[in-house]
Amino acid sequence: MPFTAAEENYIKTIFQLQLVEGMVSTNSVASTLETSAASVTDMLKKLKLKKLLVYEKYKGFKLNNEGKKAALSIIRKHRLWETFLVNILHFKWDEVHEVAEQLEHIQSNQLIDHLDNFLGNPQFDPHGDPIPDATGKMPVMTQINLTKFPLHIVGEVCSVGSQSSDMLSLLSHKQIEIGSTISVEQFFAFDESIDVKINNTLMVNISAKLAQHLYVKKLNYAS
Amino acid sequence: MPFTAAEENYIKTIFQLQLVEGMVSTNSVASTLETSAASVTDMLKKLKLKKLLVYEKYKGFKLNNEGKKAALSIIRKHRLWETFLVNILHFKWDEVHEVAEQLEHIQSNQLIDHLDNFLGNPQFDPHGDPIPDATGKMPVMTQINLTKFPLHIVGEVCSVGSQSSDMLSLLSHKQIEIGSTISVEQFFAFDESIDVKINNTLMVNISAKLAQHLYVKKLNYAS
DNA sequence: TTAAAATTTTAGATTTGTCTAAAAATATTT
DNA sequence: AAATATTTTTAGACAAATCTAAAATTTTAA
Repeated sequence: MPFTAAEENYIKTIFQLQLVEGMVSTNSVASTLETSAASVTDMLKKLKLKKLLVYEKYKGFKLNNEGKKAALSIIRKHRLWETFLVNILHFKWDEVHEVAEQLEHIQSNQLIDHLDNFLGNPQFDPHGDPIPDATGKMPVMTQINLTKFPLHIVGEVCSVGSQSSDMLSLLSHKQIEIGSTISVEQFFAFDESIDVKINNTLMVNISAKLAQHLYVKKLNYAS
Repeated sequence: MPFTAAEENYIKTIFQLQLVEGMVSTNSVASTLETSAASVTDMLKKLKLKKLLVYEKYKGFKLNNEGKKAALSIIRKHRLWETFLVNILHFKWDEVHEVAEQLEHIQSNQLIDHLDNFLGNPQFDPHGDPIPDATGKMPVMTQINLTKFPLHIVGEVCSVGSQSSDMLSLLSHKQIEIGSTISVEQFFAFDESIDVKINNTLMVNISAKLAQHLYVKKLNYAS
């Protein structure tokens, strides 16, 4: 059962809306996709016919398991392509969305599996968002080591991997504490140190050793 | 002026037909695209309106310069994607066509330019067909050194780069002469020797040095 | 050179995805 | 709780790309 590009766009949008809202409304989909409410209603009928969602007139709707499975497969494709565009073709991370929106509709499991392998089965895309695997499982982004945190993404310091007073005093000297927001701005290959921005203002340098002991979780979702 | 996927498929098909026929007929396009003659007529009107072809009712048609430019851009995309699929994602060369048919319709010059660079600005695709550059210029495949000839493609030996009797006696020992058909079947990295098939039957091994002196041109086109 | 055959075009219908305008249902407010 | 506002759905239309069947044109051949 392949889907059209239009169907896939609706499926993906509904999935993302129901993550935060639970139940989804016609208008919210319409404004996200920048289309009319009437068009959304039309598409809902088709998707209901294909047994992808639970929907009753005037009552709101949400994807069922089949629909969620489809959505995860599309999101997988989108995020793998974004990873390809940034890591391999050296697009800037804010230039990839439009192209990935097209690439995600290419129909070929073989293509996606090969791409996944070529990229080294990445767990997170360049925006820091988790990439579902072929079975639809998403790695939960609880916390991730600062050394593996994507560039220019704002996260929150959520744990420190050691309680040594030497380390804690260094942290306070750099004005870093649990709950601080942090983003990695630059990586220096020579000594593997990184420049990070704390609380959106202060720029400090962090050694590789310190970074290895800081765990961060992503804050605001994008893409 | 972006084209729809359907328009692009017609443009590409007409281009390839007019290369051999000069003038193109409705039926030839219909059978190539496995559609009805009526559909072709409909599309011809649209393409004429967009000033891509010279067409008068019942008289046959062909792409004008604008149309050829469009066709070359599509062929460029198709062949670059095929190169990517085979060289980078390790598809077999006979598995790529269907996927490349989809990928060629992705709209992004930036994407194609980056892909071209990433692949090292290849001149020929895995089938041995020439890849147009960004301005639409195609390298003419006159003859190409055997060491650069694509795998599993049948070519014709068209010149030998030396007249030394040592070399010519070696060639006749291996039953290779001007006009023999030849295809490269395997490359051995250790000594850079290659196994080739001569006249579709005899398999012989050729040293790197000998291969460097053999020039071959591709025989039968495939896409 | 006219009759038959083949090709091409037109006419009218269908599917997909979209739209606007109006009607129906639900929600909000006084 | 009635009036008003908002949301959602329906009705009818349109553009793109396709189809079949019939008409128009060109080609072939008797």
